[in-house]
Amino acid sequence: MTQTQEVRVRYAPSPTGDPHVGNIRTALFNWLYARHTGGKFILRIEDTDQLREAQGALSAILQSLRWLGLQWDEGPEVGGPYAPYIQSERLPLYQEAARRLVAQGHAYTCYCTPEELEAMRKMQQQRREPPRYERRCRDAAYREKKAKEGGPSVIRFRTPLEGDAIVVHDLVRNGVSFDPATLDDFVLLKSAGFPTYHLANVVDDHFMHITHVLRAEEWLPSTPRHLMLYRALGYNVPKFGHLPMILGPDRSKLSKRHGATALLDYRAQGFLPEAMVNFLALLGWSLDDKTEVLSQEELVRHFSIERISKAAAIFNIEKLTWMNGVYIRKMGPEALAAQLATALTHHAQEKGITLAAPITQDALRPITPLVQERLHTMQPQEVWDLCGFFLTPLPAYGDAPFRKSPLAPQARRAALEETVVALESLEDFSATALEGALRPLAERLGLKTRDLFMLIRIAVTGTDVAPPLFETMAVLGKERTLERLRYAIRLAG
RNA sequence: GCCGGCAUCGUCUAGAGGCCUAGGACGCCACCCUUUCAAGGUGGAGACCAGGGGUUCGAAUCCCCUUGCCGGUACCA
Repeated sequence: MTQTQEVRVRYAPSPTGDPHVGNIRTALFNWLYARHTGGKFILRIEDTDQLREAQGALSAILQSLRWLGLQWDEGPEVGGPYAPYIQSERLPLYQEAARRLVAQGHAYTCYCTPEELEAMRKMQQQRREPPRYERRCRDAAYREKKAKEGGPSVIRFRTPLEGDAIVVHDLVRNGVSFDPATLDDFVLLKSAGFPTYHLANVVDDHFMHITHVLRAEEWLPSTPRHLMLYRALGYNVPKFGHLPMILGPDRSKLSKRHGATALLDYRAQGFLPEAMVNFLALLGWSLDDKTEVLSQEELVRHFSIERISKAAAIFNIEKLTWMNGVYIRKMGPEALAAQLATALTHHAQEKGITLAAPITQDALRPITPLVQERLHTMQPQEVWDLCGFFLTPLPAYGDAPFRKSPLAPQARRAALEETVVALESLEDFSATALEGALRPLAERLGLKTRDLFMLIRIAVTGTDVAPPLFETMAVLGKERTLERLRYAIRLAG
């Protein structure tokens, strides 16, 4: 091995759909390791399965990474010294490697058809044998006979029938050994000339000088095959680290069945990328026994393979939601106002809501301090529920919300009328001035402050859950506040 | 079935032989703050460290077995 060579890691998704959170967590760990070590983070697209390829998947992958701020140093759209970074554009490389393996006796051509293989497997299952390729074409005579018949063929690796255990020196779980006798003659090159994952991944990691392969645990069982390939091809072997899986709430491998698992769905649900990164980093990695909130810079500084855990983790959306709230509370007023503007505009348009004025960042700035610690996500509905009444001409309410008031209808009307009188004469409409006027009013009316304030809150906001009353009224302004109070009086009868 | 991995509160985790009558966080429950809701503060419930054998003066931590869960077993990645 060379002395301290630069770390080169890669994230190698296949474009079969929107990357889910487990997948992206793998990308994040690779990125963190690259940044931590000052190495390179490479993005490679493994599109060797023509059947499973999904429209728009590549763009979803790029978007997911960009949203989280995981910039790749080499890969699609940025290029790099080992381009192209899309496997379907590197076919000759794999074909050449396969040819070489055949020439050197490490691989052979197989003419068995999918139907034959299927039949074989059925038989094996009936005989309660492990299903695997029976190596018919490994026999030269049989193979040559089949070759004369023509038809499509694949190239299979000639796995040694016996030999010493193959041990994977895994960075997160130490030595894992496999008996080569349990391995079959797996396919390297498919009949259409495309490589399988096994071949492509080894060839590319070699040519792209990948030093560390950090991938999901589901790959651990096929690592011995890769090791054999490295050996047969005469390549240097990178270090391997198999990351714990992320499971759905039912403890099975994360899939579409588990609801929102695509990373970009979380964006749509109002989660912040900073929170997502922090949360994902803690799924399978920890700094110590206390620290939960870490910025991206801190994660980069502290990340280490040694502290990756071995056990699979369940994605816990409740904790994510809490963490998202933490990050919302950390935002500056400008950033928050901008986020609110986006969410609110989206919601108003979607629902066709009539606005009192256009939604602008400027207009939203005064209300940010009122809602910042009350938001858990930037989900449009949630944001609207909290600030919508600031933006509409009148809150959309009828009689219903007033039932939340403990006061009788008569008393409600009287109290609202008194409130209007008290506020009409108020010059200074600041929160403190309002409080100064309304507390004495409650006393004068013989009402509990909470009951009077609740009544006013409902009249002004249309709901019994809202930001602090006086601040809310101050932001709304005298005119709009009085308008709503008068409207409520009219409603009351 | 076979191969492999994993195993600490419901969940994410700390713990690398004595500091553990097992710590933190989310969630949950109470109380405080309080004009509602949050946020914040305080406290609480919650893990016989999967079970059983060893090793050791001493084990959540090391070894073995069992069990459970997960993954792999494709011309999918």
